[in-house]
Amino acid sequence: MPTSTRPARRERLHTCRTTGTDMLRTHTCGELRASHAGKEVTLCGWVHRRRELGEVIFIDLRDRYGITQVVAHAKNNAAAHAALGDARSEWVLQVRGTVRPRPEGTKNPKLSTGEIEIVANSVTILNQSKTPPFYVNEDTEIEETLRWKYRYVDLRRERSRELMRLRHEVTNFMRNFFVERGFWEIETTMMIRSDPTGARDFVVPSRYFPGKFWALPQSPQQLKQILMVGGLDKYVQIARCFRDEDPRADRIYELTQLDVEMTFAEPNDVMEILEACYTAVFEKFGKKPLHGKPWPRMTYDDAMRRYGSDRPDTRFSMEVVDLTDAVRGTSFGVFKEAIASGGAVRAICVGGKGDASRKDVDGWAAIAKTRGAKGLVSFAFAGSEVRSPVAKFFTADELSRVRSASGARDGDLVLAVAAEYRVASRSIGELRRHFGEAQGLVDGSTHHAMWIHRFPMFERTPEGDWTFSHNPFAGPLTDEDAKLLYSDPGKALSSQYDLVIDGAELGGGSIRIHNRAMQERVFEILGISKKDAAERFSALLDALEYGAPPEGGIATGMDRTLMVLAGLANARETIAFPKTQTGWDPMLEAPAEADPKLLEDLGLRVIAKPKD
RNA sequence: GGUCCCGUGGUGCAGCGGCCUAGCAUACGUCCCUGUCAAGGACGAGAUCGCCGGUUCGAAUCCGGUCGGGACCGCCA
Repeated sequence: MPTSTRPARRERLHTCRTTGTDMLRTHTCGELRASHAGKEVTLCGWVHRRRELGEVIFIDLRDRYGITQVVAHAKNNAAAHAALGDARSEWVLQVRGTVRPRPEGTKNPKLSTGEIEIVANSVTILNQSKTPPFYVNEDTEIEETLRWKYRYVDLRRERSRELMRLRHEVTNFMRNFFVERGFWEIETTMMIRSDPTGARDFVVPSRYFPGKFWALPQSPQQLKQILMVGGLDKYVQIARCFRDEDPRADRIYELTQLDVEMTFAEPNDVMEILEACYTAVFEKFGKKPLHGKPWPRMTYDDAMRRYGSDRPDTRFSMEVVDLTDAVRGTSFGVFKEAIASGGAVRAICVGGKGDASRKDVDGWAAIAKTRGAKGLVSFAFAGSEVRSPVAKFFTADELSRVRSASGARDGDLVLAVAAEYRVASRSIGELRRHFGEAQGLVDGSTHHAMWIHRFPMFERTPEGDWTFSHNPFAGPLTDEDAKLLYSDPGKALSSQYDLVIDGAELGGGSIRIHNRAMQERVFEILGISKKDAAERFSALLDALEYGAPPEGGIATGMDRTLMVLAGLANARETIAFPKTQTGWDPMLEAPAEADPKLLEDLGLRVIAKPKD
């Protein structure tokens, strides 16, 4: 047939379906086996691949459940053969046909349906598709903006589909886990009063109250506490939270929390139930075993001392060492001054890096500086030699103490930061994290889960004010700590506990303050006056006066949990409709300007011109 | 607000002052092909190298700016 007289492929009609009442499919593309041989079936799906050999055409038909091979021979069924010949990648087909065991030698062990194929009797093209913007049938890296713009195509890819499946299954498992243990899932309101304590709020203008705004919750924290005051005893929610802060690889605007709250609970009650839940989740859905059961509990002090972090990655050792005593008498000005003002010299020993160049050390110094270090000092040990830019300020005795305190062997490099204890520790901790990756020290064969507890209730800001280390509602750990709120708040320990897996902070919680006077005292320490507190937290503070029970809970980040479970480098892939790092949604092209009439109703006028 | 990295046919990469009339793979189109399964074969179409400006005899390549993306700092109770 001359091509010029044939209608274009797109215009040719096979059996073109519009609407109907009969069943569209009898089976999915993942379920047919040799035992179905001889059955008349109808499948629907997308054209995954097409192999045209002339008189015979094979099509891999794909849906969420799997892939099934469809075959048509020109001699046996010209219409079906022609339809399959016209079909292209991602066209949507309905195939009616007979299940047939594949001829010997043509079975495909790579497919769960590889024992059989469908001999097409009739093929209906349910819809056509433009050539997709990227591959659906290959797992290649595609620029994210393009994936998000065409997310409906991207979601058909195995990688994306399996992540959606994982998210669904984990979420569902967690929900059931708590529901089975007597927790009620209660939805909390999404339009609340703005509370400028934490992150920047996303804000929703009110039409009935022009000039006033709701805020989207950064978390249901106050609401879940109020639910406990309401006597509902045990609450769970897979809760959406909104934070208008600059996104990062592990931070998105809309995060999802597993949010749990329990009445009459001690820290141990919360930790035990969460540990049980996460252990089950990681054993059921993780790719690697969990190391250490029950989970180790490490104090915040130990975490800072040994790992220079409140979320230590214990999958490798290289622990932080303290050189303060070893160099206490040094004439090296930077160290001397740091120690004199109550600071510390903190260090790590990097194996085999004794030959590091000045440039290497400068690069590591830059990493240390991101955590507040002013500089980084190196000591390279080789035989009896010590190579260091500052060697002349140290006596042989001091240098040998540095070596023994750090456990350096021949060819090792000791990197040290002198500063206020926490700054020095965090700087070295960040370097430790870097070397763990860079030197391949991380044991990637297991997950390391742990609890960090015994946090201080307050930390000093650089300005010298107090800020809370968890949230302003976390109660003191013991009665002693409660007393310290009035005498020496800096020494008070919090009931807070953090859940850390593989060096990622997946969540945290505490036992809440359930007494108005104590809550107000905490606000006072934080520099929030009674009047301000009464205005900003009126509901919660009032509730504390109406029989608020002791209670506590925890919230964990679902997105980060999924990242760790699936071994992902960023959280965007774990959600169905991600945005870019600047918060732009390439699919919906949002945010966008609002209708001027709507703005008028809301009593709003746009002052800043949007960027073009 | 800041630092760093990246923008080359639809997609993923290479090229990093003249050998570029921009290369490779794949996708796409037409044709051939009766057992393929990442089918195979033949032919073909498709990119002013994100954008603007500068340096140079000459710029995809160097410089500045800008836009977009990513990683990070600030920020994230």
